[in-house]
Amino acid sequence: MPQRKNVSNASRRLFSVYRMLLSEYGPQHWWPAESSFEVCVGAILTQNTSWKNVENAIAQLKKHGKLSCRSLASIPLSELEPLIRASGYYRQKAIRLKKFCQYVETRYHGDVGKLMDQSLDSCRDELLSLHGIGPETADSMLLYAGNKPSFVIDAYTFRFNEAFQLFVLREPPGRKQYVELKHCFECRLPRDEKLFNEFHALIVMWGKRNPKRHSSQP
DNA sequence: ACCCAGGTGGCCC
DNA sequence: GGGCCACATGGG
Repeated sequence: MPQRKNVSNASRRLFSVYRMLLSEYGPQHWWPAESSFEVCVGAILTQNTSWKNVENAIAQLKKHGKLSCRSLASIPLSELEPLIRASGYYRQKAIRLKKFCQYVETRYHGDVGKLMDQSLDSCRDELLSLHGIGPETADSMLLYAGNKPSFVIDAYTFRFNEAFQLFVLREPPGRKQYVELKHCFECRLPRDEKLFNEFHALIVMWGKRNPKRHSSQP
């Protein structure tokens, strides 16, 4: 019963926290990319990696004229790896990125928009079936490349949830906790991709402005 | 010299 | 089905 009250308070507080972030930071206009395809590339490269490093990697791809689905679908791994080296885990990510592009190239003629041209659930299942695309990467692609209302849960979202004491999670850290927190957000907000987009972008902005301290400060 | 970053899949029990 | 672990660079 106290649990239920917490959840209720949290849902009521959700909007007010959102409005607070919005007035504090202003609209974010996410994702920082020039195309939906570039969003997908960034989503894969930023796995457990700071965005700054990903920017370098994407800049390298652009500089060498390789930032297209067709190029990346056929580029040799030995050529791709050094280009994305700055993003870390570059051997794994080279494989993941290339496989993703090969898939989109052969199945959708390199058009991410076509992949996204079906129901949210279908897209999500399809993305999750690809090697190296887990829940967060899939949700980022759905929301920011496909304009679909799929709330993105990432390290910032978990930290944000704790800092503002929004939802008490029962599941232990892991895949199930991801699903749990995602459900918390999605079922208490209108299913609006613009809102999901802006809210998560603001959470990331908040996360960057409030970095985790490792021994001092609350 | 640490610790951390917009995760994921492969093992092992 | 859960608990570890490798993966790797760049910045504080």
